[in-house]
Amino acid sequence: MLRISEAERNLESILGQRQFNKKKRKTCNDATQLDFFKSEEQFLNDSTKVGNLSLTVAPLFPSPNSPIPNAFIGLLLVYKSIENWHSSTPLKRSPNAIVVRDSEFDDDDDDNNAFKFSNNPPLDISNVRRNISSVSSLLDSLDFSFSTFPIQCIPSNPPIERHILFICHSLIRIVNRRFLQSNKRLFHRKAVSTRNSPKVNANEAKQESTDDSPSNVPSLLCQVCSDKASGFHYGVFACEGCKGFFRRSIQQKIEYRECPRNEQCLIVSNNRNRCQHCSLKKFLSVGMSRDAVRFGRVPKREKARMVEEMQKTCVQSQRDTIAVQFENDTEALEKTMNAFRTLQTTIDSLMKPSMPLAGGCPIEFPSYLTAIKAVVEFANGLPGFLCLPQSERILMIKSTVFDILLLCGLSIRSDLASMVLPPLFVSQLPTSSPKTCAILAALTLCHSIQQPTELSLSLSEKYWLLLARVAGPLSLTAVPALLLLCLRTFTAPLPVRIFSNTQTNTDRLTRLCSPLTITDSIEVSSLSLVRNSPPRDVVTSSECIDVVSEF
Amino acid sequence: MLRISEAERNLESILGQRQFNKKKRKTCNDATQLDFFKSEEQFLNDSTKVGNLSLTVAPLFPSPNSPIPNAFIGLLLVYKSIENWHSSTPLKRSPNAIVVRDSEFDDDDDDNNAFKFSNNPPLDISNVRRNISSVSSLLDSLDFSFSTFPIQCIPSNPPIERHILFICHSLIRIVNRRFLQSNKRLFHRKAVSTRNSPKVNANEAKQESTDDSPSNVPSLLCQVCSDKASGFHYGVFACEGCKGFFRRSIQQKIEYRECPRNEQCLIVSNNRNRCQHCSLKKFLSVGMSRDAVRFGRVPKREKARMVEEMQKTCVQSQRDTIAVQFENDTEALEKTMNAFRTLQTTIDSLMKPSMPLAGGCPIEFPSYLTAIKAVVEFANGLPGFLCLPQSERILMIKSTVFDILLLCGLSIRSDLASMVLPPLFVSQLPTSSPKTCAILAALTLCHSIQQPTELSLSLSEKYWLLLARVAGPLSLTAVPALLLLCLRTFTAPLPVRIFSNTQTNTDRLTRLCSPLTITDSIEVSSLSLVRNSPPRDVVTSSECIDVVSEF
DNA sequence: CAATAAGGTCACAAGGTCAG
DNA sequence: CTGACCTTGTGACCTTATTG
Ligand SMILES: [Zn+2]
Ligand SMILES: [Zn+2]
Ligand SMILES: [Zn+2]
Ligand SMILES: [Zn+2]
Repeated sequence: MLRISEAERNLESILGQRQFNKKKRKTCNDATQLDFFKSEEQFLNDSTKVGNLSLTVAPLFPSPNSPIPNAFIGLLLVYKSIENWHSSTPLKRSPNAIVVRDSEFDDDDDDNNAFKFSNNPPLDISNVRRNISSVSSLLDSLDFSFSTFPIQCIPSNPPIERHILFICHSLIRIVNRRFLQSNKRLFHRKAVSTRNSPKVNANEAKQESTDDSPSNVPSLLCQVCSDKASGFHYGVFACEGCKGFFRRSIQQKIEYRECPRNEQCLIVSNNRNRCQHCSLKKFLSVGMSRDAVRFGRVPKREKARMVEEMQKTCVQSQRDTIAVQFENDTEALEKTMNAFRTLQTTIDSLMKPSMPLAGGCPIEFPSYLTAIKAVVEFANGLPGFLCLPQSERILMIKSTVFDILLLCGLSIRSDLASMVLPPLFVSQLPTSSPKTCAILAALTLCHSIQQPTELSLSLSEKYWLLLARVAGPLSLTAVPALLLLCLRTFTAPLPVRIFSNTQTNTDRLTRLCSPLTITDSIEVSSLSLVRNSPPRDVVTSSECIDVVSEF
Repeated sequence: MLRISEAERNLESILGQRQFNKKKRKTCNDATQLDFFKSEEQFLNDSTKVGNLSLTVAPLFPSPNSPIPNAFIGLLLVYKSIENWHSSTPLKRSPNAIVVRDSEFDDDDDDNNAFKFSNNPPLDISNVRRNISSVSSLLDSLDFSFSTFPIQCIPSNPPIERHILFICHSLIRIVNRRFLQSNKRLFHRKAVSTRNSPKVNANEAKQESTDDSPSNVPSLLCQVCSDKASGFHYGVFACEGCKGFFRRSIQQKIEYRECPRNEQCLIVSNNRNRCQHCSLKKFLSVGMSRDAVRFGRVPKREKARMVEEMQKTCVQSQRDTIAVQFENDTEALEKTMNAFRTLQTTIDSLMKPSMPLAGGCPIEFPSYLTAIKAVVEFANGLPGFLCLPQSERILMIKSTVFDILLLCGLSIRSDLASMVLPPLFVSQLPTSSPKTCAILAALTLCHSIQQPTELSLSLSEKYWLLLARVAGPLSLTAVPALLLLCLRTFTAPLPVRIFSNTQTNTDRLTRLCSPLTITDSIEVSSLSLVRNSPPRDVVTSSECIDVVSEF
């Protein structure tokens, strides 16, 4: 993996030099290409393993004003040269071994179960090289004013050999990063222009302060119910509600009546009033006590220690909260689908009615903010998402807005998909299965960040399980997972969640994924369950703007 | 209580004489028994109240090399003679008065609600006397090479009358003290032999200095609330809080409202804010006054004198602190259980997944340090434990680490327990009752040291009361406590103990316990694990290491 | 001066209040 | 009964005053 990024830097530097030193292009070009392939060879020597996460380079919604067709074609060339070779390559692995195991992504792992492609006919590197070179020259003519990332990765089936993956990956990253650089100013200007009223400015300043602090101090959640803590009360960080309840408890020495659920209630902010007995139990278990009161100013040293200490218990309680939200599969699925449906509706209204192949991005610029807001709404509507710390949420949304938009767009317009995607995938499109599609979008979001925390892993695990349950083990085979993976890949080289191909595990999976039926009545009720007053720490639209301004 | 210890001294002197003047045994025996019972009669005259915390003498796992069966039987005789009488005594209290109130434990309390045993048939004192006498002779033949205290006190239900409690208590103390004396050399030798490396010596020396300093100069505690004093304010050593409160009091001439608890509030750092009236009263009682203000630097001589003077109040105030922490049973229990739960989690993760009967210690060597650290954490998390002086804390932990580990292990793995323990106890295992188990662990720790100070006695008393309260009288019967006792015994560092009453378990136990012996190699590695900045008043892992190195 | 205590300051928590 | 908001008290840390 180290080598990939190294090669990537090389490639990047090539392109950078090309842009700023046009005279030296030829020499530089050769030298750097040499470098590049040396790295790649190292890469290949280093590992003959095959990544399951195969990528396909696919162009995406170019801005209507840019000379996209050329770049598009250039990238397609690379794609084709790889795809052609690939389709001529015989498959070496058994058909049922489609989904790959976790271990194959660990660098140090022995590849007992990895697919060996060593006997494959060699890829015509010179062909790829030629194409990359032509892409390189195209990149120079490109002004990178896409309104989204120019390239997306799409999973291919069967998987491509790892060195091809490597090339694609490098290319994609370079192009997209270049795109980011070129458009930073653009987006920044735009973002500023919408913020010229003093009101918005004040709002934004406040937002940023609360935005920064939680990354350092994780916004101090109530240790009992995971609501927003109002301070350090009776020895623990607690919200106003918990504080009040505990105060009444100790003042009036109330004996609450027995718990009807065997004292097993999980206490989270939504349901903390449901069982007083368990509430009090939880208070005591986290160490709330009249003896633990601390008055006055907080000693600086102690504060740091407390926050650190809280980190641990906080994760646990948040994981509980997540668990509660996924206790009922049907409900969780319903909520996920609802969120996605809302997103779909918004995006559908924003998309141009018909998008010809070379017609550029289906969403026009002024609508983009709306689209991004819709994605944020979608994210906040996902069960469990608000349990993640704000900084993480922002990171996730930032790195996947466009992936989600794409997924959403394709799910609405299969005609579009068939134009954008290689025909190979169209038949496997998740359009036909809205459930799968919604969960995939959720997974795209949650399984996206580069250094996943315990919490985010826990959440994405829930979605994986949901996917397994909803779509059944059969649909857990290649396509949806690979689709997700490719969506993800280009944001990060994450280790991937995987299902083993062994017989026993398949059985277990089958049993695990008992069919799940959804009743429409849930839909209504769950919608009405939306909280009237949104919690303070939801990603707000001003942060949406932030998302945009960072690009 | 004074009389108890007096009588105890008498008894002890009997036994002492017996040991050293065997010729005079007969005469001495008679004379001293007379003395003994005279004291007892005084004791009975003094108070007819019934202690609820009744004790049962239980024999324990003797060393294989000692003529235990005799001593065992002898102690059982005492036990039986008391028990028989006791079971023939009709219960005078109503069945619903099972849980005992705090007030019944206060010496000065009027026993309105105490159980009256005055009308009970008298205990056949001569029978007890005979048995004690036979025990006495048995004691002589005993070499007292137990590896733990041979007798423990266990609460019984219904409570035994106080004079029996008195007898048992005396016996227990005598036997245990004798045990200590006999084994002192043994333990000492062990300790010395493992400390010959200079590194360890240095460590140990440092340890002792920090060990002494807090007990001699407890870094100046507030004379009002026992918090850390910030200096000499208004004539007394006081903390910042008390200083501020007093300043406000005299500045604003505030009239605080009446105390709701009849001006009896104990003022310690935790609860000093609860009753302003009593706070102010205490301020004045310790001599705080505006007239006592003193500016400028303090002459060293005067300071030394003041420190010395302060010393006296220290024990009292620490006991107050302990008392406050046990004021609320529920909270104290919660904290205890929390600490134990944390320990369980750690130990659970350290234990080998499956431990065959002959598989040896379930925790492997490298994990042992972690386990010991966990025990230290557990101890520090127990309410009241940190009120004990550091030296005592270390002693306690040292002598019970493995007991606690075992108890914890058995509480996690009942399958293990059923193999290790005699069938008699398995059914009463505390696995099913986490509360009992946690308190037992706390008791194992706190009731362990050989020469308990006033403070440590006060603490273990609190835990006995907690146990009585929590588990109820029914579970306060002998068995769970016996379990505890056996746990203690067979983890001891010496060669394996044997359950004399069951044939089957003997060799199992032998195999189980042997790997528990710890090699000296721990010493080296453990030293590197010392925390970088341990808080001064917590038993640190370097002391853990000390624990290990002593075995 | 240095050391140290009185006194001031203000971030912060306990406890009260009352509409929901 | 709940919990957002308010009032009051608290105490860590600071400045200022006093003494050897
Ligand atoms: Zn709360
Ligand atoms: Zn409950
Ligand atoms: Zn004080
Ligand atoms: Zn009072």
